[in-house]
Amino acid sequence: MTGQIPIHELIRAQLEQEILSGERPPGSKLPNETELAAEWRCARMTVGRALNALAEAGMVQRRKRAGTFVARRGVQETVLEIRDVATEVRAQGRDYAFRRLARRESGAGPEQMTRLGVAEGAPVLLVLGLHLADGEAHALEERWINLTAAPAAAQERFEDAPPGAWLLQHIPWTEAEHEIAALAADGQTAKRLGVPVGTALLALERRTWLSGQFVTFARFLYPADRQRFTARLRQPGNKASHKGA
Amino acid sequence: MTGQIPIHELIRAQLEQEILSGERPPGSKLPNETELAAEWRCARMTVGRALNALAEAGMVQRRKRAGTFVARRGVQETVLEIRDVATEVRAQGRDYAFRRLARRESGAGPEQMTRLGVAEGAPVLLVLGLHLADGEAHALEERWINLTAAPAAAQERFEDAPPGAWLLQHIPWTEAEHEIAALAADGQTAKRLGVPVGTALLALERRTWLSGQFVTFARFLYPADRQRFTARLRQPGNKASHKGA
DNA sequence: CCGGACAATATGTCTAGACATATTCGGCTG
DNA sequence: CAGCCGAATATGTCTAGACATATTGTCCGG
Repeated sequence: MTGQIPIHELIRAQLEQEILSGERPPGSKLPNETELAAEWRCARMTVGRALNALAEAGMVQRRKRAGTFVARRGVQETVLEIRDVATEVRAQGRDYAFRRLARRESGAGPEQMTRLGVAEGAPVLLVLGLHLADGEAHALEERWINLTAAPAAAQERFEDAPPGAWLLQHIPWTEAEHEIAALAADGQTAKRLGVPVGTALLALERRTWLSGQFVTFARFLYPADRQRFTARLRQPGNKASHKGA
Repeated sequence: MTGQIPIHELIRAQLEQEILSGERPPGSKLPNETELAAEWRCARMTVGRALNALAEAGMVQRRKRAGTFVARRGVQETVLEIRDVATEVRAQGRDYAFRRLARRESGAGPEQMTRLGVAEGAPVLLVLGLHLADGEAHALEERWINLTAAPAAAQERFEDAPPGAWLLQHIPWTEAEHEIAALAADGQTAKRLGVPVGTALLALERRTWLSGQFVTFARFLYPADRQRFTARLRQPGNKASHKGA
């Protein structure tokens, strides 16, 4: 009798549309749970569930005693999907390969101290490698690994498998941060990527921590025409399904 | 007696830690709701709520009849906060200003047809403007507006207020898409931004729709050293609060 | 006129049941 | 042995109530 789509979902969708259509303008107060429950002839908890979903999605704001209000449009948040370089390349139907250019273990110098946030002299591993698509340079990777946090990495050679994949498999992490920027290729970088000096590059930097301890820093450099990042953004509220494969 | 933090939250946190610590490895099966409810001496619904929260966060996967399983680490999703240029500049403690460079109404040509997804000849408005920080060029904006979706925009001059802010106030949207790329400045662009030709630029493109109908396209060009995008990423599970101001 | 105490109110959480539904497992049959 | 079918199982949803808790509006006194 209820139909196959749940009541709390119906309520949510209905209110969502009323909000998006402007029928319920930002700042306006929604009926309280008891009233809505009476309207929909369902339990208060069912209404509460719908309203909580809207609140989680940022469409409404709930305050005890005060009520539930349509939220004012806030800061935009987008979901950016950042995939493995290998995955990215293969998704384009091209052949993927990795070639290590350099590998060096050392104690952290002053530059690493600030960039990586490790103590001076802490053992770090630097791996420089090239990601190839169909045999051509696709991206240059500069990878720093904190050997204190990931001692097992010292045993790895990373000759034809990128360190990123290995780390993902072996070292857990709890926090990460990404930065995207553009820069011009310097001499050495240009040579390695096989592009003219000064070419615009897209840089993706990633820092990863395990409960506060720095694990790894990676910088990927893509020639401008070989990579872009796309982010799909939905008006807060259109939750829909997001079960990723 | 219950303490001030809710039971479903306690259960969620406990399971989350067991998963993060590796005590419950990816692929392993969690006890079913009834068992967990008995363990915690609470109602099944309370356990269900905790498990649903974990599922929403992507830490576990739930299948009827089969049970609840610890998820394998999937595609990484990051939350990228894309703010208004004005907000961005002011956040750096600098003065913000906008200067319109050009404004042109016309029918969509073939290029706009593909790039904007509108019919040929549809009325569109192009606004070209410069975002200034402390009087210096900070970003160049190229803005296309579909006048069919936003007819009121035809009345606006956009002389010293950017179209983005106006659109946000006046035209609702339901879907948006972002793309980030790097490119080299061509002659005209370089001149407008006051940088040498060939300078690496960070490009942010945004397309916005209102229930399927194209509303606006914007392309922001930032000289490489003036802008970067940062995205903080959390291991699925650490939900915490995300009430943005 | 201002500030504090108090009561009213709306949400937050929880329970103990019930029925619905998808999926898997196992056994039966051809 | 393959394929189908039914039963068992775990989750999904819902109800009608209860008590907790935060916040707000009001009233009253200084």
